[in-house]
Amino acid sequence: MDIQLKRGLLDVCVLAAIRSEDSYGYKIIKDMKPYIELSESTLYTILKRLETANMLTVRTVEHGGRLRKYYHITDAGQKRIADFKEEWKEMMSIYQFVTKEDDVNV
Amino acid sequence: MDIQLKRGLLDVCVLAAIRSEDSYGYKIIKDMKPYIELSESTLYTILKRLETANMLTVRTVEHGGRLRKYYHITDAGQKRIADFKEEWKEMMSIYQFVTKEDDVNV
DNA sequence: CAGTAATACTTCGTGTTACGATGTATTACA
DNA sequence: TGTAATACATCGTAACACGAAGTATTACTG
Repeated sequence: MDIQLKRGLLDVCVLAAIRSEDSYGYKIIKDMKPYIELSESTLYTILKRLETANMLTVRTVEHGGRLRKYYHITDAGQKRIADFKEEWKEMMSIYQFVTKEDDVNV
Repeated sequence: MDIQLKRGLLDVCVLAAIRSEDSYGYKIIKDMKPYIELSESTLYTILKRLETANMLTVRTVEHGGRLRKYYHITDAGQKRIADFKEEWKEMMSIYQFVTKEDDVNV
């Protein structure tokens, strides 16, 4: 899949992955895999970006001797998803523009 | 509208704008405006990129004392649009993932 | 006729971003 | 003992959109 095309979806996808339940890096990648594949370096960049934007909070938990960072979505993060739904309507209209056939004067 | 979100659409939108009829820079911007707004610098960058990718050809025409560059879509350009339609299906599945409610065990 | 808007294309610099490469450290399994 | 899986982190890079600024002509407007 075209990198450019999925760019706008990544942030919102990560938020969606932690929406119903707090999650951590490795699990987020696994959960998203069927829909979008992204590398670890990309994910951690995104998580840091979303944290800076106050769309999620982080909590470090020890799990089997290893540290895990659990990410929790905030209200701002929920709002981001809601806003995305609105933006998607614009996306649909653009899609129509791109795919409409030449039926100018049928 | 989020810049990232429209990134993947821009190239294909420009191709769509010249699909039915050869067009030139200023006109392309005007035609796209109701759907997507983009600056001149962005458009000319895209046009050059699409030309390098052999998705369009250029022809310079004098028009009222001024030079105009008319852009013509190639077969590769047409194919790009067709491929986009396929990619859109993936986009839709990602959209589903993002917007699906928590109806795990309704 | 001077001034301004519109048309039309070009170049430069910058900030954002996705990602490959690489590294560290632990647990689990063969 | 070695390798895979888990888990997170950092660095450098290339692609990209865009604002700013520039050049040059035509069209209009007071």
